[in-house]
Amino acid sequence: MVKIFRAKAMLTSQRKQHILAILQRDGQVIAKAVSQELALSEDTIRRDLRELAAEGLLQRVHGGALPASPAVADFASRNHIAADGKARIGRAAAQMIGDGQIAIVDGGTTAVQLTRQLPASLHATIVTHSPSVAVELALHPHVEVILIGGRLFKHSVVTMGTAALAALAHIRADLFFMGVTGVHAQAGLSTGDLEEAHMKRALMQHASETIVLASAEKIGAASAYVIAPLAEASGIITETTIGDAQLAPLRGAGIVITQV
Amino acid sequence: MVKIFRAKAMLTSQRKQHILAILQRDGQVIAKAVSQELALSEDTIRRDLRELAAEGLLQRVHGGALPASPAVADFASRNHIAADGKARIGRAAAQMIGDGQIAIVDGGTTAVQLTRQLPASLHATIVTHSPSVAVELALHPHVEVILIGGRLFKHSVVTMGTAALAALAHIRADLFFMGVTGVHAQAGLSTGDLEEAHMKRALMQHASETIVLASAEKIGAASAYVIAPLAEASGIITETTIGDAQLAPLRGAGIVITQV
DNA sequence: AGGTATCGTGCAATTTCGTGCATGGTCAAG
DNA sequence: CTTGACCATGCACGAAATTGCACGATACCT
Repeated sequence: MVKIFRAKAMLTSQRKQHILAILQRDGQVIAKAVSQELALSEDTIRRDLRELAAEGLLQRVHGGALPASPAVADFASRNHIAADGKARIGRAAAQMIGDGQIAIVDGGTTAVQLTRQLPASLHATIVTHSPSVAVELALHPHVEVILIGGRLFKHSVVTMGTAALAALAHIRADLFFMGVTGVHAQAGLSTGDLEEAHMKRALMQHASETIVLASAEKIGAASAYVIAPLAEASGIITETTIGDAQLAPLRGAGIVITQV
Repeated sequence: MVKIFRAKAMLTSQRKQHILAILQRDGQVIAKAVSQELALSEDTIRRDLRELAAEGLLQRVHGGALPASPAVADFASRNHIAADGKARIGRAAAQMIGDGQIAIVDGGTTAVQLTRQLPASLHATIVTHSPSVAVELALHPHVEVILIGGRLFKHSVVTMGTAALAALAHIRADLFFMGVTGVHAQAGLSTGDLEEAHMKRALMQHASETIVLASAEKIGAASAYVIAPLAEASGIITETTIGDAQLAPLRGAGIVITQV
């Protein structure tokens, strides 16, 4: 038996993990450097990069790869953002918006994360009843921002009331990214304020699809006021920390559950 | 500001992000400076700038580039300029609002200062078309906030357009605190954007009294678009650094000039 | 008006990319 | 044990991208 002096054989999937680790650590991957480090041809690395890009785990660029997040940030803050669950949810949501689409964005911290991670090159229209979201988006070079006016509900920092409903009447959106405080198989989607529940339901009715943004603690919870049954949403974006046991009751409602 | 640059490979797309980061930080990009910092030819940088400009992410100018949307650099830098004077103006304006009154607050940095200095005990209604003002006021314990919705004009971070005018139709306020970029005896009150001028005029018409908030550099200046003649305002709040020689032409229009 | 800096374009050298194909290894059915 | 399917890998080659340089045109400054 000949002893192998080369580094221990590395399975393909291990190598891909290694590439992702480099990406996490450095914020970049250079195909040539990896091929030298692992003593493999650049072809192999390029193939890996291509496949990882196809899975959406990174963004392929000439010479190597960058994080999938199109967010403009220095490495340090990007790593910090990547660690935060709400930011990951926001990023996943941001990537669902395509050029030319009209999306309604709810209030809340997750929604603000969403706006921060919209690609700078995106040309879309964002409708929101959250002044915080509007202020964030004022920095974006291309998105058109429509602010729903009305009486400000200070607790959530969003506008509500009849004026808001009236302003909404003229709007028909492709997507609605909704924040909730409870996602429960029987109780459905719920929140802690009655008027807020009405407002969210109205927003749902003015969008073709509703995507629920639910960080880990919301899954399986139910709040006082019901917005709508689970089945009326098209998708839920939540965290990977949620076990399948908790998600199982939510399936079967025809909802796409995305974990990030 | 001194950047330690490791001689580490930089992918093309990263370089573009770097350029955008410089733009965000400094409000400008100088092609030559970037080429030296990154040890690349100016040609390469100019090519990048051209491509970024084609994507609409910046505005190409001779020698470098500027933000595509003037909102970015503007709002950030304006926040630091003459903070003292604007804060004093804001405080004086805040003290003019009495319990039970309804006041319209314009956009701009001075207006944000106003909201920060509203007494915590004040019970009043604030109407605004600035999401920044709304976010500030969400922290106030007693003021009712009405947000005028509409299309967001990013440069000033206020809503405008027909939707905003429609929302305004139902409102009758006691006071309107207006920001301007020019206060001139003959040219009157003016600002740098046509639609903004229309919006401000509409706001004036929905308030019994209009108080102009004009920091020192605005006095005696005239911008491209006229909002209204001087006499249609009830008062002006400006700084004590303004000499009487500059104020003299403004008197006689029946306006109360307050210096703080 | 003249000088200087910057710009855009064409071109060549180099690097990187994608694809087709050959090689070697693993695994399971025969 | 053999054979064939399958897969990962490396190599070859043409295509595409990136970069720096040259050159004439243009814009800015004094």
